[in-house]
Amino acid sequence: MLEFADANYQSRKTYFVEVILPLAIAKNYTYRVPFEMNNAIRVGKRVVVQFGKSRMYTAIIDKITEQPPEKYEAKYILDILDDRPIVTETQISFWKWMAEYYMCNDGEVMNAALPSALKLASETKITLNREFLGDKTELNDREFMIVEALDLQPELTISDITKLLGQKTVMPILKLLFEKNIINISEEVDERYKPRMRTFLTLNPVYHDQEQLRELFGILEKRAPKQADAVLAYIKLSRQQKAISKTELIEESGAGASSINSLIEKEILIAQEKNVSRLHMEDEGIFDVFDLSPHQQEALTNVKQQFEQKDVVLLHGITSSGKTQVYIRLIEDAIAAGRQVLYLLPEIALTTHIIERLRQYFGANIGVYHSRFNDNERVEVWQKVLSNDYKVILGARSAVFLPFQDLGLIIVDEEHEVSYKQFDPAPRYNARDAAIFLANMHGGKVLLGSATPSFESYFNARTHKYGLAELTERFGGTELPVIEVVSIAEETKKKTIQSHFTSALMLDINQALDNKEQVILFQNRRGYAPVLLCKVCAYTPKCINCDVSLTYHKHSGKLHCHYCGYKEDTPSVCPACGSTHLEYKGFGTEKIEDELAMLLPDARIARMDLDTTRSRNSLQNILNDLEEKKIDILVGTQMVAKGLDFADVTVIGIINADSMLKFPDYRANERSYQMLAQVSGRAGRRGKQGKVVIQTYDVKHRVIKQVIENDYRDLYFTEMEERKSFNYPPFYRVINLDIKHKDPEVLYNQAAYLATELRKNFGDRVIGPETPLISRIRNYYIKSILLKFEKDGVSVNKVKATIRDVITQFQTTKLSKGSIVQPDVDPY
DNA sequence: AGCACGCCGACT
DNA sequence: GTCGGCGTGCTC
Repeated sequence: MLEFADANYQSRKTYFVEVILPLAIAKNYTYRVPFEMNNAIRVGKRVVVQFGKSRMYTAIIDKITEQPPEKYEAKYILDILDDRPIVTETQISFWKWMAEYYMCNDGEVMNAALPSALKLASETKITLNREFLGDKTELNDREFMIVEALDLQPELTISDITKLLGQKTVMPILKLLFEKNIINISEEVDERYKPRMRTFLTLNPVYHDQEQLRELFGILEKRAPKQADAVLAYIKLSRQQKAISKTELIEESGAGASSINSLIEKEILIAQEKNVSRLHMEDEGIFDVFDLSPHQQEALTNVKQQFEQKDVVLLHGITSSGKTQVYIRLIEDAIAAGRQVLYLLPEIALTTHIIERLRQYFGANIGVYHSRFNDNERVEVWQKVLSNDYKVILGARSAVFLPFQDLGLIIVDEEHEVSYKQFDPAPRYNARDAAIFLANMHGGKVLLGSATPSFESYFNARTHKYGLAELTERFGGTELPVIEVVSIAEETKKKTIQSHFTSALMLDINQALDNKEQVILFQNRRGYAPVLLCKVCAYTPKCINCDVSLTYHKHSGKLHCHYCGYKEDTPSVCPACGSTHLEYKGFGTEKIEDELAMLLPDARIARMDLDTTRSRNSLQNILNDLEEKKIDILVGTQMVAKGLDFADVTVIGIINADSMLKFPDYRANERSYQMLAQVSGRAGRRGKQGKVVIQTYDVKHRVIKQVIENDYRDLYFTEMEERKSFNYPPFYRVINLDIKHKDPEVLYNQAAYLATELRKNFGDRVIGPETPLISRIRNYYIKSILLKFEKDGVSVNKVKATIRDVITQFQTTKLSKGSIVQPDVDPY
C-alpha cells in the first residue's frame, strides 16, 4: 500500500495504475499517472483513459504501483473524474470475487455494478477546421458532402456522417480529411449525470427593515405593479416555508418570469442555484407502533439467538405469517447499532406495497434501488449510500452492488425466487448467494426468508451451516385453507366431471360466486393445446430449432414454440401423410378459459399468463381489475402465485396437479412443492378461511401430502435420504455454456467436445447423455451440461480450470472459428 | 466491447 | 475492378 496523504511526497515519482475497464476483456490494463495527478490518485476513483485507437472509457483504479510495465509503453491517464473514490475497496474485492466465481471479466462485473451515468460516453465530434485555406475543389463527392454538411451544422458525430453518406465505414474518409487538415476530430467526454438544479430566491436582507420595505412597495406599486405582487407573494410564501423556488413564486404571484427576473436584476430578490434531489423525500418516519404476536416474538428471539453463532439464518414463515414485522424489528436493531441494512426483493414491480409499508416505519432513512429507476436517480441513491445517508436500502438484485460502508444485515426476502439469478449478460450471478458473500465481507448477518425455501438453503440449514427459524402460524388469526384432493380418475369413472372440472371443484366455484368472492384456477401451461397429433400416422409438428412439440394457440391460430418463440401456421392436413384427422392433445390456460366460459356464461373470467401480460400495462390492468372485483374467476399459469396479496380470493382450483408433479428436471419435487404451496397459500384473506381444490390422478403423491400438511421438511428430508440411498448426490452443479455460433452444428460439436473433456477428467460425475444435455437452444446459443457435484468429490476450481483449458484449446486448435465459450457455474 | 485489417464473393 | 460481408486479433 502506498501512502499519499503525506504532503512531503516525492512529486517527481512516477506512478502507474492498473484499471478496470468496462469491457469484456480478459485482463486489466496499466496506465501511467502524469506527475500533476500524483496527489489525486486513489483506488476506487474514476479515470478517463484512451483504449484502442480513439475510444475513451471511464475506468476504475484498481491498483497503484511504481513498477513500470515491462513489455510496452503505458499510455497516460487523461483525467481523474472524482474528488473521492466512488467505489470502495470492499466493492472492488467483491467485484473480483464475483468475476472469479461466475467466470467472467472484472469489466463485465463493473458494467453490471455501476449505474451507466457513472460511466462516461465518448462521442467523437467532427468540426470544420476554419484555418484551412487550401483548395476545396479537389474533394471527391463524399468528402464534399461532409464539408457541405459541416457548413450548415458546426458539429457532427460519427453516426451523423454514417447516416449522411449511407455507408458504415466512414472513418477512412474522415481520416483522409483530417490528414488534409480540413476537419478537426475531437474526442469529448461528457459527464452524463446532471444534478437537477433549481433557482431559489431570497429577499435582499436590506428589506428586512420595515421602513425600507414600505418604501420599496411605494415605488413598485406605481411603476411595476406586477413586481409588487411578486414581492407580496414572496412574503406570504416565506411565512409557510423556508426555501422558495422561482417556479413556486411565479405560480403563487401570477407574475411572469420577466417580472421576477427584473426583481433579481434590481437585487431586490437574490437568486441562488441549488442542487435538488430527484428522490422521493419523506418527512420523518411515522413510527407506527406494533406488537409482535407471541409466535413472531418467538421467531425473532430464535433468529437473534442463532445469529450469535451463525452468519446466515433461514426463516421459514408460511404465507401471511407476518415475516415482515420480524424483519422490521431486526432492521431496527441494526440501525440502532449504527449499521446499514440491505433488504433484497425478487421483483420490485410486484412488491410496491412492501416499499410503502417500510417507508412508513423508516421514512427518509430508506432508499429504493432497482433497474426501473432512471440513471440519474440511481446515481443519487449510489451517492447517498456512499455517504451513509441511507440506513436501509430496499432493492432488487442489482442493489448488492451499492457502495455500502458498513453492512450489518442483509434480508433476502423470498429467498427461493429464481429472479435473484441474472441470466443474460455476464456476470450470471445469484444475488442471494452474492449477498451472503457480501455480508461476510462486512462482518454482517444474512436472513433468508421464504414460505417455500429452496432446496439448497434448506439443505444448508439442515446440515447446520445456516441457522433455522420457523413461523408456522398465520398472523391475525386467519386459519390455513382447507385442502381437498379430488381424484380425476374417480370422477371420470362416475362421469361427474365436466370437461376439466370435477363436481367438487364446480361446487366450490359456484359457492364462491354466490358469495361474491373470487376464484383462481391454476393451470401450469399456456396456450390452447400443447400437442397437435395426427391420428393416422402419429405425426406431431415440432419446432425447427428446439425439437420440442409446438403448442397450439387459439388467439393467434398458430403453433408456437415455448422455448424459442418460433411460430408457424397450423396445418389443416397432416404434413406427413396428408390425413385430415388432426387432434389437439392436452390443454392449456386458453382451453380452460374457453370451457369455463361455456359452463359458467355469467361469470366474469380473465386469463393471466405470458400471452396476456406481454404488453406494458396489461399485468397491472389485470391486477387492478381483480382488486376492483371486476373479475370473478382468474385462470392463470404460475404467474398467479405471485403478487396477488390484495385479492379477495377464497377458492383456488388446481386443474391438474400432475403436470406439476412431473417436472423433467432434477429439482422436480422442490419445484412441485414450491408451486403448489405458493398457489394454495393465496386462498383465504381478511379473516375468511380459504379452500383449495387439487385435481389429480395421483392422489397419493408425496408432494401433495406435504402440501396438505403444510410442511416441506419431511419432503426435503426424504428427498435427500432417498438420493443418498441411491448413491445420488443431493445437488448437481449445472454448467450453462454460453456458446455463440450461428451454425448449430459447430455449436453442438463444441459442447460435445467439452463434455468429452470433462468426462475425461471427472469420469461419471458428468451426467446426462453422451453429448451434453441440450436443455434449451435459444437463437442457437444456449446449451448446458449437468455435472454431478459431491461434497467430497469435485472441487469447483478444478472444474473451472478444466473448462478454461478446453476454451483455450478451442482457441488454439481452431476447433471452430469465432466462438466464445462462457461457462456459468451455479453455486449450489 | 469496439475497431482495423485482411480475405472472399457480388456488383457497378 | 471495388464494395461490403465476416473472421481474427489487438487494445496498456
